[in-house]
Amino acid sequence: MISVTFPDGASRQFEPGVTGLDIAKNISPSLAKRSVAMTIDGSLSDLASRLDRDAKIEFVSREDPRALELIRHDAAHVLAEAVQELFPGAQVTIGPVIENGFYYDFYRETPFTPDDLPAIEKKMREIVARDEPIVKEVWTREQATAFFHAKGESFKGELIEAIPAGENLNIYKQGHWLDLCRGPHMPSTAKIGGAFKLMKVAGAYWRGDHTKPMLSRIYGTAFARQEDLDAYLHQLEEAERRDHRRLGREMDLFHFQEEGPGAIFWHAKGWTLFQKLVAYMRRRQALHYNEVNTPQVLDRALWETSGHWQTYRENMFLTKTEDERVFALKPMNCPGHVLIFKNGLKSYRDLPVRIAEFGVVHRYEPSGALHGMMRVRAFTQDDAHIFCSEDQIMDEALKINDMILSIYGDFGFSDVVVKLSTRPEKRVGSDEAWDKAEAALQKVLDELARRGLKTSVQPGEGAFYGPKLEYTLRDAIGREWQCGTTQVDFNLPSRFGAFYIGADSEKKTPVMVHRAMFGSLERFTGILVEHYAGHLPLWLSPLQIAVCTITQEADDYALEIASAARKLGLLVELDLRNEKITYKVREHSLAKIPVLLVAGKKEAAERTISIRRLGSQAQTSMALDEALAALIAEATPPDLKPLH
RNA sequence: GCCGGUUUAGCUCAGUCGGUAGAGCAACUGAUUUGUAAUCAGUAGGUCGCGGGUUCGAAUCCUGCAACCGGCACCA
Repeated sequence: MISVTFPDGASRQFEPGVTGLDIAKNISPSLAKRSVAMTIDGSLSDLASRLDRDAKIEFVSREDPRALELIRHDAAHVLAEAVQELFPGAQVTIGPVIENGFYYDFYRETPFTPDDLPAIEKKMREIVARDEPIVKEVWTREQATAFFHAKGESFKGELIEAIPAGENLNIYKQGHWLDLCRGPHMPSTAKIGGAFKLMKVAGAYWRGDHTKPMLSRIYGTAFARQEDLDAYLHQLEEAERRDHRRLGREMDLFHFQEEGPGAIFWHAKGWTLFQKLVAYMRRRQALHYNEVNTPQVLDRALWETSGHWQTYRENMFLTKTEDERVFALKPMNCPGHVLIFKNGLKSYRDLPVRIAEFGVVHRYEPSGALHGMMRVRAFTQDDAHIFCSEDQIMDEALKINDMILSIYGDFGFSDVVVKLSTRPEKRVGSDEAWDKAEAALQKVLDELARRGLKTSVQPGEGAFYGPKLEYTLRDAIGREWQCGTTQVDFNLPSRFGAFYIGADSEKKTPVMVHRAMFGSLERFTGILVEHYAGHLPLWLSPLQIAVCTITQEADDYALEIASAARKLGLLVELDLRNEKITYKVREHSLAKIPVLLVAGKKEAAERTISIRRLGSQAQTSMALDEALAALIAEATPPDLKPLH
């Protein structure tokens, strides 16, 4: 007999080989009916799994959050079954659960189009209605290979080959259809319920490798309850509403056009916002960094020295002059900064040398990668390079980290993930140097984790010259974007022959720490717009106040307000148009102007002002001087506030 | 770069079977002097993404290219 313990601490004895379903039935028929899976010693498992030894088990109902991945995984299988029923010859590959749903990749001569989705979804609902029992079988490798080979499923065949010898091959059957799958699954297709939806089709490379065939991927999502699905779809709509590309147009910040793919046309308001960010960053780093500026176009020879010509050329904009000399637009600022460091003899006493630049870089990104302001071909980095000794790396990296977090905090970002990317296969430099660099960054990462930050490690994802810490933020629809970064580089300084004189009078090669905090000013602006849903805080808003009159009789007073506010440094628009106040309120609200100051006859007589804030219907009336003082205080950038 | 989709007025979108374009909003003009998210009336606005082709005739059909959108791959 084996002993099975339940969450409440009670335990019961069963014959070895008893299934979860048997146990549930033994407890109560309703429990058996309600359960779609169980956990065995904490890990999710089929209800039909057999127990051979003592274990702690817990039954999982369909409504349990842990069942969500089962619902989605089962939905992926049903999607595959539906596709193969409707489109004979479509080959199955893999169909995992992902963050907001699931997908299944198929191989098919003609890829699926969005028009195919309704029919597939309809078929899926049929399969769910059939309530096909989902049954696991364990096959031998030969059996599985023969089966999928006979069906012409070459991709599955490849997957089977990749499974280590000696491991069981699990086959999950539902009705006449079956798939090789790790599981677990729910007992039958009806458990999926009706709260699912196919979302989109997309191409995806087999095994994520661009040298391999392109598969046709169908994305879907599924939830336990219809209201959860509805809420999710609603959330997607909301995200679309705060998409920076849409808000950028509505707020008149910038535009793109065909002639400059991946290049931003900044409008006056957008550029004001951009410059506010630059000014903010300048103040933040003024004490520790020396700001410089380096050439936009540099000779090919320089890029050969840096290694960019050999490893980065396909991403570079090249230009040839009349006399056949080849130049490149800089894709990075580092070589320029090394040259500034090299210009003049440096002593160990000078270290660390910190050189900063709001450097505009051009990168010829693949056309398919472009994405609004988040991924462009010309962008501005708040870049800096720190030339220091090896034993200064740790200290510098920690300082950078503190500054990045403090800066993100000023913008209300708390959902920051810091990722350590370690040595890639293709790299330069000695293992000892890598050990030191990674250890330093790992130490920083540990410290961050200790402080409660989300951290992770991405093995092999580092730059060829060194490991890096990547600071990522999320956009409106949950996409993660890398912003800040700290990279440790043992390579470039020596390639350029940069050195300093050590305490022993010997020439030493400095270590170079690359760092950016916003990363790309353009991307950061995009993230900000989405983060605030266009409701920029007063200090960032490129147009802070609209002074609106109710009647022309208030024009003089409104003029006085506007000029007083402008004298105080506030960005003010004066709206004296002969329009109804409701019209003006609507228009300025749509333009996302943070503060509306409304003046009518009453205000003019009393020297007060009616204040209406973006996003609120409320109006408050206040003495003019008082209102301006409050607005000035609010419009002060966070780093200039007394308590910063 | 790869797969799929899209491209018609400043914006959002109609446009049937191939017969050389339409709405709402925005803009402009006039009237309205207005109390917190749309006052009324009128006017103007388009080489239908670009280039080829088929046709008596192309926004519509075929074809090449570009940009954009969603993914993949790549990356700040």
